[in-house]
Amino acid sequence: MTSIPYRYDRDHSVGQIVEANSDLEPGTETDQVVSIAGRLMLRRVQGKLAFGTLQDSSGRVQLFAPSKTTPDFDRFCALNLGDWIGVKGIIMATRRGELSVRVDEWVVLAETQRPFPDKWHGISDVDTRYRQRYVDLWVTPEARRTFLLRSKAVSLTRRFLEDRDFIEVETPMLQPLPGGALAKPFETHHNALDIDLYLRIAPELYLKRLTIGGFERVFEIGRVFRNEGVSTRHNPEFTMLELYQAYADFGDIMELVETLVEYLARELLGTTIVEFGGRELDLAAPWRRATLDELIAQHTGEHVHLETPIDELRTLAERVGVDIKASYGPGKLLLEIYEAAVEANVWEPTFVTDYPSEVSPLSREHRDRPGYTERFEAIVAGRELCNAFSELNDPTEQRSRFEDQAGLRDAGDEEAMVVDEDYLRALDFGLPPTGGLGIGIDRLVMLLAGVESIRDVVLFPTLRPETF
RNA sequence: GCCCCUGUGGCCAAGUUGGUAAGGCAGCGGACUUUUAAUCCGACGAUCGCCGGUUCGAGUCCGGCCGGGGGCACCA
Repeated sequence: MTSIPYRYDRDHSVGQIVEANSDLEPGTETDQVVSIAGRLMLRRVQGKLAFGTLQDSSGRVQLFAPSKTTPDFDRFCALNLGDWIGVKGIIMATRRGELSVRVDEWVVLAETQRPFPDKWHGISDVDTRYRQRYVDLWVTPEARRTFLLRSKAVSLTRRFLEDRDFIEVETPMLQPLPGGALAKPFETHHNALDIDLYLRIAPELYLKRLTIGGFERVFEIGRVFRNEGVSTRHNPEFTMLELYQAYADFGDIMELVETLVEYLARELLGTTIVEFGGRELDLAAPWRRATLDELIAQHTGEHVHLETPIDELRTLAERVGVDIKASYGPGKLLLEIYEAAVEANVWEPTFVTDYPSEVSPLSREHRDRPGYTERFEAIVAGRELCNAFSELNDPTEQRSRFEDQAGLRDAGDEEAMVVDEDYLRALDFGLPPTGGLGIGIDRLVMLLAGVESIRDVVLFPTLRPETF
């Protein structure tokens, strides 16, 4: 057993070498000595001469190892695919012109005890890709690319918001009352305090407390947890960006969203045109604005609204396949009709505005449409990208909305909200006019990366544990 | 939770109307000083997800269970 060093002095990344030597003539040997490190991904031994392919986080480069000059040549040839090694030697190009690093010194940094997957086909079993992401990242270039893109997208989002004077904050993930969204929470227990706590389903109510506290522009990028099914669009834990901007309304937030998404697309992809599900999509601002009622009319031919007799709403809901429950009021019926008949058919980025108050317990009443709120969702490629509104800041109205929710909860709706007395007390101190936004980062990345399953943008998606 | 599809050696992957498990990569042994998924030769490696059933005979058919994928429902 050879001794494995505790550190390795690397002076170049593979990417730096590739970039700086793109024009090397075939057969050249430079006098530049570099040391690099990474995983041995391919190997071609030809008797007295061996070639390898070394990969690090920046790329791949060929290793050139003649028996005459390579120390421990036989041992070098016996390396396993997947072994980590450090290599020092000159930069050169082979007779065929392949940029290489000659192996003048080398050292094993870690041995692999398990064989890597087929070097050409990679892993086809998606289960293995998700469970053994550490392998997937080496053998599936698109996976690596997608997660790099995700990292940059989050970083650019932070820069975008900080440039606009937003500050990043962190609020509780363990909450005594789950609030800020309509969803089933995970429950847990704190032993020392002997209290039940919930993993947050949204940071919303805490962030608005901060606006009340005088932080005029706040955002949080963090994990939220919802105890629901998994699908190509849902993972039980996912990353949410929420932001609150004092003195702004939902119109300001719309501009912010379309500007942000266009910015991300240009920075990450160099274009606003993305391909998704084999279809093109233009993310360039400005995006279309349309009210929920207008879209229902466009897609069903029926001009309905909150004042439409409820029997007519029920008839239309039934026609588009809604499973109607007795508790559904007109607002819920409109939302259900929209979701059944419209949402999946909206392709180009669209701000769907003016949701009924009945289904928007935290949104402020619309300034000139009674019964509706100043809320919008952005729909892109038939999927919801974000949810935003002019924040409800009237404590009395908020209490009555909470109580309506509590009523639904008592009637058996596990996703309905509970009354949050502390939040109501905070509102009593005055929340200025505020625009708020929640964006699912995972879905945003799916859009930018052009992948159709959330598991391809979550490094370790939730799966049933393996049995060993 | 419901429906459909799927599960073959470490990885990829054939397997037709049920007849007793191709091939490739990796690993092992050998040849080879400019390869590019190197090539060539050799030996090895599989209770075909698990349990049960039908049959003279099951990877192939049937039932149940487990894992995974997709769709529906729910949500972002």
